[in-house]
Amino acid sequence: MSAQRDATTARRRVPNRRGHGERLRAELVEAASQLLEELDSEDALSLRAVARQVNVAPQSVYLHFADKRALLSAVFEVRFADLIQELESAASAAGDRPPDRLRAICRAYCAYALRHPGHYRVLFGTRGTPGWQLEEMHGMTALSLLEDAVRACGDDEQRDVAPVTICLWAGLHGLVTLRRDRPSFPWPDFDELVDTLIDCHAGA
Amino acid sequence: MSAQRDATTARRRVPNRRGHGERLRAELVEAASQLLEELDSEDALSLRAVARQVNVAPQSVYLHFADKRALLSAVFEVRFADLIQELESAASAAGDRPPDRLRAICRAYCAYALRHPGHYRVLFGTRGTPGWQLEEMHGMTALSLLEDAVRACGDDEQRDVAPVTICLWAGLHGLVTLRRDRPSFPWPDFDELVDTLIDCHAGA
DNA sequence: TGTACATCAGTGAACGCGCGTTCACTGATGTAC
DNA sequence: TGTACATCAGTGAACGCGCGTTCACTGATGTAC
Repeated sequence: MSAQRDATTARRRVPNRRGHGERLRAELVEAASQLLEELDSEDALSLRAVARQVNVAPQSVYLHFADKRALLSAVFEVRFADLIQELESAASAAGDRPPDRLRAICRAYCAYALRHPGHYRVLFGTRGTPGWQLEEMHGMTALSLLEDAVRACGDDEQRDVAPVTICLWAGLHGLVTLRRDRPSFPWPDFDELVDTLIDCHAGA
Repeated sequence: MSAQRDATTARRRVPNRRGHGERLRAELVEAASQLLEELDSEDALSLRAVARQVNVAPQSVYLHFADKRALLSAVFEVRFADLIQELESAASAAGDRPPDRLRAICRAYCAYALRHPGHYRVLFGTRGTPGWQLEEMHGMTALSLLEDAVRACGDDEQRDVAPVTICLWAGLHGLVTLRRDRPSFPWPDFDELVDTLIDCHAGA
């Protein structure tokens, strides 16, 4: 059984109803997401593999995306929305104590990254495309969520927490990417590492 | 002028002298390194491009490397040795005060990563190959250098600095990779970020 | 000193593959009259 | 109610490309006798 689309077994797809062509778009984005989870690298994703996954001819991708990069942008958009939503709901579920809130955000961030390593790679792992302002906007949203939580943990509402927030973000990013890419390193318990990191950046 | 090897202009390579075939091996590793610096991703490196760079037939790569992965391993080896050497010489140039030593190591680490983003990607940026114990050995060397420096900054020689060292490493890794991959983020001064990071992990 | 042979450092030619992308086409569904 | 037409959601067939890898070969250099 080949991974290729096999014309003798894979029957032709039943077209979407008139007026519902957009459904294919969503299917393509989900298929690309799924493949990116399995694939180890963004480069390894091929447009033809995505089409195969959806049981559609390769050219059909061009009905909805100008090229491969546009498809990846769409994945980026959708998955970043997921991440931010998870961070926000973790934050609001954590109650009012600032340290709890910060910890909840950090843990949710790591949980997302470890649960969806391929998606996380799309979000933060690749050279940003010049001209994509998108990623900055989303990135800023996530970062200011973190920044507010860090500020709330300190005494001084006015102090500049930007550098320490960036360092904390970098720490989280470093932990999850190294954990993903160096699985045979003798990792201690991950939650404790995250706690250590938080303690380092926002007191105890 | 094509990037391809052009038989009409690129004259045939003069073979190495008998007994000096190993020279090609070193040339291939250097060519691969150089291409990796230009290329944005490890996947994008092709064995044929490496051969072209050295002005050799593609098959000649197989005289020295079993396959593409073996070539990348060799690059990994050589470049990791570079990094460790730079860290060690930075440490010994820093004098005896532990905080100076720690700062010197961290700065040298970042300097290497920012100066050689492509090499750094090979060292720490990709899923480690199962069975490569190599990378762990090198990684441990670098990490224990850092760990000793962190320990020396504290009062208690016996305390377990492993978690905080890993967090510091992750922070450095996160800073340099995000800095590389998100160049349009409004980055503050990088050295100050590194200082902030060190202060967070090893007191002031 | 000459010559047969072995070895070394490569090359020539080709293989099959999956890729991104283009162009012209199809067949079902809805709409105007 | 019937029919011509437009639109929509795709497909068929093909393009040229660079890739990793294999096999048989070459031509210069050294070595044994």
